[in-house]
Amino acid sequence: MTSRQIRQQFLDFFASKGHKIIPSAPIVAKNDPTLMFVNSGMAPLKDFFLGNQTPPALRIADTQKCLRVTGKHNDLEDVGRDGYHHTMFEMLGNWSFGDYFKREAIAWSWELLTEVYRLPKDRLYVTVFKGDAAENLPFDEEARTEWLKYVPEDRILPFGKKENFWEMGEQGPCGPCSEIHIDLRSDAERATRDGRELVNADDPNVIEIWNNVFMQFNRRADGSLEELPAKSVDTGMGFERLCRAIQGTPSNYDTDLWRPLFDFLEKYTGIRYEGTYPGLHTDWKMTDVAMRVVADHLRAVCFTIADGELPSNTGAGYVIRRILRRAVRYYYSFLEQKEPLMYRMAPILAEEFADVFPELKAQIDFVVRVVLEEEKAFLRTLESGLRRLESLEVHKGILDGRQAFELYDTFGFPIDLTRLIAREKGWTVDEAGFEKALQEQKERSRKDAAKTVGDWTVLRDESDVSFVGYDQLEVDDAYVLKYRTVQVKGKPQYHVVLNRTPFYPEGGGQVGDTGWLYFGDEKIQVLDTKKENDLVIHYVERLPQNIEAPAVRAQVNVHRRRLVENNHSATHLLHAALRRVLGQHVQQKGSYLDDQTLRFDFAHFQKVTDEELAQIEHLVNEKIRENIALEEARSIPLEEAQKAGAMMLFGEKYGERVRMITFDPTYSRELCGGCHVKQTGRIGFFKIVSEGAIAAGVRRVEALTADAAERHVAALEREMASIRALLKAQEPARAVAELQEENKRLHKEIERLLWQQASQVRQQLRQQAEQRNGFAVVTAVTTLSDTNIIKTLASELERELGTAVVALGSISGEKPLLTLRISEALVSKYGLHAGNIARELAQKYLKGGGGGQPVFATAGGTDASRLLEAVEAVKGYLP
RNA sequence: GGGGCAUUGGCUCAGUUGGCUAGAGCGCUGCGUUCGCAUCGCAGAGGUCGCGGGUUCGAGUCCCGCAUGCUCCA
Repeated sequence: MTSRQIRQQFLDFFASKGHKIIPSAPIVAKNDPTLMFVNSGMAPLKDFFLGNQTPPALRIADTQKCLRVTGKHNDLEDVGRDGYHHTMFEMLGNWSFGDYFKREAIAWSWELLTEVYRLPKDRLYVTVFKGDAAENLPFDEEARTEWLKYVPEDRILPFGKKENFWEMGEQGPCGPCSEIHIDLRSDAERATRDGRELVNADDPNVIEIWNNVFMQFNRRADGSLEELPAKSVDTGMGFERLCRAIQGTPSNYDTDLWRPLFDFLEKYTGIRYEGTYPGLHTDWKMTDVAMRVVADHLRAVCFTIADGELPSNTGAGYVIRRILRRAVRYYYSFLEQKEPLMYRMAPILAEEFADVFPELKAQIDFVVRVVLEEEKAFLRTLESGLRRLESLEVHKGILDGRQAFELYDTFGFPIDLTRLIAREKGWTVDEAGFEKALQEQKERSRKDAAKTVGDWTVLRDESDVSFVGYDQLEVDDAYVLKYRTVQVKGKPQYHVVLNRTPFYPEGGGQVGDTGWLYFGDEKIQVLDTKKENDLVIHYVERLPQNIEAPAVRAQVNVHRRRLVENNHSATHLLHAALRRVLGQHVQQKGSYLDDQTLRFDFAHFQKVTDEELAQIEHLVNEKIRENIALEEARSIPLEEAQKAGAMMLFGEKYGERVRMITFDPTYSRELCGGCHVKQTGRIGFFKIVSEGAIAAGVRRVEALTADAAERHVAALEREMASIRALLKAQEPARAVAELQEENKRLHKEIERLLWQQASQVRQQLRQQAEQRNGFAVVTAVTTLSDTNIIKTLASELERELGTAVVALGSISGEKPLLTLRISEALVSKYGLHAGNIARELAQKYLKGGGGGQPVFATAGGTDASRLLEAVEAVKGYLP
């Protein structure tokens, strides 16, 4: 059975049991501050369990893209070393929201595994929750009873809270779970040891494949548990493991899911993949580990980029960069590949997953480009790190830990490569010193990030929060549901949640609203509005006295909101214009808009030319002048919007019902939750102010609308007018070019004259030279002022006179300058030192200081009155 | 969000504790060598040392701020 069939059968099976099949949510977690990436099938459905949103159906099932880089048994550094850990993986899941419970969940999981997939029953074990006295939780008798219908008693194993009780967080839904484990050992091994002993014992061949969570309790803030009225089921089955179990391969990596990637690697590198593992095979190959790392990380990187998260130096983007770089490190060190490689593999992956996750194939050119650039950048970093490492001074064969850390921390050179090279050179690395520096760095960051989130004070326990800001900018009958204080760097922030609000929370690139809340006579400023798990949070300047006021008036800053709307609608018009002018490959990669400006990032591979920009700007302005009326479909089924041709974004999670914003059905139609003008005419005027690159394959356009655009143009005109006035020219550009030319010519002319003057002075001084003890001495105060010329003059004189001492005084501005040159021969013969002489003279006569080399020195000061004396005094130092 | 590092001709980089006339290689221009090209030789152009303050007699070099890039950590 192929992996495609296995996946499809899962979905078909649950569809036949009345489940609605939903597409995978994007792998990048948005809207959830506690999570960067979706790490389980359940994560995108959290709001349904918390009651913040209604699920599209009571029974749903899907395969979800997941990414795990940290966790108790899954450190990024371990991936590739064994056969069952991955960064990116698929999780199959079926859910019941207050619908079926243990009986059906258990029956169906057994049916699917044994009858559809035909896994041997005698290799399956199940676990149930054995209860916990301290928590006052009973043995999960119900699950055991259900299992007894299919599984003999001795294969139903009880486990405690750690393995078999699941909680979403410190509060909220939780409950016992029941896992299905499979014993994949050979018959011979099975004969020697009972599989029951190996369940939950970290044996690579006796593994959990399916977890069924039965949510039946709610954990309250005080830690107590209450029985939920509507009980739910949440299940998750690791797809890669399931494929391994069904296909009977020695590890996940030997299934057909990975074969095409290994085929490519074998062909490209000429190294055979042998499927060995450290710890399992005595003759294991590092090349095998490296190939698994590359193949695994490729999947993580490609799918995440396709979902809109680009490699960067911060946040989720940084995690992606780290994963990609780990892969590069492995192929660079162990597969002997010194050129970009993974970008060639991305299309293979896209083809493999074209039917399940089409978003990758749809954007493959873009993904390839980004991966290539990122690989190139890191290979450059490696090269320069190597050079730096080569030039380090190493004492007693121990590479200083701080130096190793500096290479890593400042120059991004991986510590394991440092170790590898150190070993080749016969050095050891001071690991303790490295570790200490790393811990210090972590401590610094943690300390900074420290913010204490106070508990919510709940005034009314209602979960129904409504946003009315599309239609109203003011409500006068709201009340506070809850509030809290958050300490950020010692400064308090106050958060307030209302039952109804006209305030738009930051999202979809649009800034949050500001405005005011009136608690009776008390007026509180709203500084910002943000969303957390579908909860609208008002950031206020302070908490009111009367926070329990029954009727709070909430008023959005209307003027600001209107400007934001202008920019948001203009962004839609711009998006459509870009696609018309540049082509359909233009995909939104991000946007930001507030009351001042708008920014729009999109996939495009070349610079947008000035002509194209002009065309785009013109098209948008044309649409503004057409004064198109907004068509808003506030809640229509997703399929209907798709049929209508609405633009959807990759990496965006859409619900069952969506909001569709149209400005002329033949021009712009997007799914969007933001705020818009009623007529495009309101935008007034659209002006692009900049275009540039922000990442590989991503361009950014910044533009202004309405008053801001007008002000911008007016400022440009004023500036132009003043330039024209100054130049008194019709063609300022040409006039400036001519001026620059002229200026350059004059500069050269002045320099030429100065040198001419200097050369006259030189001839004069040469004649004035005194002879003593077989060398020439020149002492003089000149009227030259350019220090460079004087320095040159001194050295030329010295050269012309053969063996000589040249001491020149000059005045630059108000300040005296002494330049002293002594021939090398005199320096070595008499031990003269120009620097020391200059310093002493400057201190004595000039109220200053000086210094330099034995043969050449300069000195200066603040008092020029005794300059001549100083120059003459040089003679006192000479033999 | 918090650290570290970097920013010097078109490109890649040197520039010791502040003081030799800001350099090197590649590239560019011209001339020569050559039937021509590559090569080689000679000559030359090209730099507000990221920006703004400060310390100093003197700052590419030290201090502060800003910008941009790289990098590590959260």
